Amino acid sequence: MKIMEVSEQYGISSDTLRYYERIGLIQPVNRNRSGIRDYNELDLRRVEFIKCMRSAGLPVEVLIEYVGLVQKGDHTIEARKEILKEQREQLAARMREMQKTLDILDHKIKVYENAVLKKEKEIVQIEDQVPEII
Amino acid sequence: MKIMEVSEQYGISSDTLRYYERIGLIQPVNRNRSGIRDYNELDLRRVEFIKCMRSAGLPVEVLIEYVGLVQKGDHTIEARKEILKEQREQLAARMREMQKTLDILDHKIKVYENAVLKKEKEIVQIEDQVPEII
DNA sequence: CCTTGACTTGGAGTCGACTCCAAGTGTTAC
DNA sequence: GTAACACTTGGAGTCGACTCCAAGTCAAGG
Repeated sequence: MKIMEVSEQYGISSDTLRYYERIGLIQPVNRNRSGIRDYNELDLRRVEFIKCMRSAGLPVEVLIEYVGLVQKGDHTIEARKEILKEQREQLAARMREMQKTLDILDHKIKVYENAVLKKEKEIVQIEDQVPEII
Repeated sequence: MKIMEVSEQYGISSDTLRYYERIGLIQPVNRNRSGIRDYNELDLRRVEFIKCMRSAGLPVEVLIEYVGLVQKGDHTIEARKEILKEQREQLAARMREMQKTLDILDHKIKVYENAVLKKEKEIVQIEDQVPEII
């Protein structure tokens, strides 16, 4: 599979795919006789994994370290596990933050919906209005 | 409350607080006679709101627009509601992505844990194979 | 009175993560 | 065979969001 096809299939620009390879985020992809990248099954799974991790905000630097350990073989399994556990916790923490924000947004949207309803009914009463923060 | 105290209370550098005010992300804060910012209750709640929204990744640009609408008065309520709804959906979508990644991380961590266990078992087996020395 | 230190401003610099570009080679379509 | 296009490389440019800096003002302590 050529880089352009991979790019289309995963929604990652070929510039980015080459960039990922350059910085060691994706293991070197096989080339054909003319030096053109030819992604195999394994390469595609790697691309998908990286795409997934990046979409959740795992830093490129950490992923480079992880990929490097994978290439070094089985004796790095423990270290890899620790990286994943650390990142898992940070991700969960970010999600908790986001859940808080989501709750606040939902609350504010409800307040605005009430405000609009009141306006429509033309029964806006000062004492019923929730004081606005922002 | 002075900028340094606000900075400490919310974990936002005073540089960032001034930056937020400059770009219109936070409404202009009152100053004392010598021109120094003096944050009141309302200012603090605004800072907290922005901190919360930013921590969830809402873009500065969108928040500027929102804050601008708030300043324009009640006739912008509908528009504000739409912004919040849009951002709420995008946030929920990001969280769904992250949940997928979290699941994959959990799975991989489990796999690594098994791998480590197996290795230990193998070592035990090897140890078992070692001929007894009395 | 002088130093220390927090504050002010506008503007420049940094950082992570791409994204684009120029120059050159290879491949395909007519 | 030649135009059009995909690929290569290294390096420069961009973007969002800060973060730092220089130069200056001002209030309080010794």
